[in-house]
Amino acid sequence: MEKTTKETILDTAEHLFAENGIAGVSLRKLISEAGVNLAAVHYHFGSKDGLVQAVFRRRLEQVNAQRMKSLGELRASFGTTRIPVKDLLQAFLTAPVLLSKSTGGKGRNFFRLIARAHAETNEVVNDELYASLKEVIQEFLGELSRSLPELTPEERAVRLSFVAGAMVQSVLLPLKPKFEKELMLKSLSEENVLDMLVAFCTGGMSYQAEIGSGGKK
Amino acid sequence: MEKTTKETILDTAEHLFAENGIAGVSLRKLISEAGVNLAAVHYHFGSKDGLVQAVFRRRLEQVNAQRMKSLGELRASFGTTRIPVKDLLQAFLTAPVLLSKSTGGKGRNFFRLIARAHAETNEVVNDELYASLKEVIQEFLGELSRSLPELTPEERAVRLSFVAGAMVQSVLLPLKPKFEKELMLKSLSEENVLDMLVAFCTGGMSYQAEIGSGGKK
DNA sequence: CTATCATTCAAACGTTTGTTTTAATTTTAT
DNA sequence: ATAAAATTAAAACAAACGTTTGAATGATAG
Repeated sequence: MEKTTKETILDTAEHLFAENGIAGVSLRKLISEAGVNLAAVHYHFGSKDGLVQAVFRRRLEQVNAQRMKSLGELRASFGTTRIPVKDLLQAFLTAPVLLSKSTGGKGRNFFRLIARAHAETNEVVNDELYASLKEVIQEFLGELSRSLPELTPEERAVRLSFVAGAMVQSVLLPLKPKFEKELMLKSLSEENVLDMLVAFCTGGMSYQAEIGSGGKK
Repeated sequence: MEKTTKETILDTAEHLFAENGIAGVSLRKLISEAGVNLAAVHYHFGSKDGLVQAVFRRRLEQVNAQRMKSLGELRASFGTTRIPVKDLLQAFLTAPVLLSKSTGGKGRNFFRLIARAHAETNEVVNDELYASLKEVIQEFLGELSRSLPELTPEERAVRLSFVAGAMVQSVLLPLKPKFEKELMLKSLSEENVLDMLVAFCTGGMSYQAEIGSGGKK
């Protein structure tokens, strides 16, 4: 059974968007790589925006459903006990980072795509990102308020955004060839990156400035 | 004394690039906002790429010179003693975050621009970023190897990239209106963001996973 | 004043962009 | 087998893009 034209377009778009960003991919480059006709894009998706939306929606739903599932398992496992920060972050970060594994290892396009979504200016992408992420943010922040009651709600929210930033950078930076060489990041597996990411974010989330040293150095 | 056409173009470009990304700003939008002639861009900068290069170079040099200066002061102050991680990160993060203050508070365009530089696909931008950042990365990683000898060089490099990611997100995320509302990030001053950023990154950099819990949970 | 240089201006150039159109083809259902 | 629907194909469209041109204007120096 062959891959349908629609799927071919989606997969090729995902690959090219992840590598070059949305603005960096024209429909003509896309169809040339995919081996389909130009009009097929508009037939199946209505417009380039429609294609963008479809590409991102497919993975974002998957990622955030997985995050909610992992959070549910943690809640069932810990009951009324505080869930450790590390476990929460693991649940938050594993889904996007290891997405390529769970989909049969079609490559690392998926994770890169999710990371792109966070760094994109495109309005369609940001709308999709927000819609799919809204519930996840609420639930994780709610759980973090139990695990880290010593922080203010504002501080928890900001730090969670730092977590997202670190995640994004972990996959976008290796796309920049010169930095990859400079920092020797090329030989990192996704599991390695995930472990380092969870460790870093756990430390960052849990960090408590020593009281009394609030003044000057 | 009036602002020259060249300066007007640079300032307007900086503002628009920071807000919309490079690909999202056409030269015609730019000159319309700046109130100059279209050909003036090519007269003064040769091409759009030339303009992009000029816009980023101006600030990147400033930021990284400031970083090196702060690092030098720390070295002079601590001598052969290990510089605390927090101080190193403060030196690394203060310059970009507080850039707008040091230039007379023309707005927060500058920091946003630096953050954009990290998230951009544009090749010219990445070349500029790399050229200006290469020495800084080497020096800070070298100093971090003394402050955090228990980490591998690879791990230090990856964590430093996480730091950059958190920094980028801290300024790019508030540009997304829906997330700003959801996370209640709008009323944060640059000093607040800097403090939270340094705290988070210090925790992340210094975090040491307890040995023996390396297996399953 | 005048010659020279730097700068600004309006207009047009050739490409590339996303999109639409109309016809040909393939698939599906009766 | 045939009618209907879904899909693919080739071509053209209008708009926007970065860029170039050549004349007009401004400032500067001899």
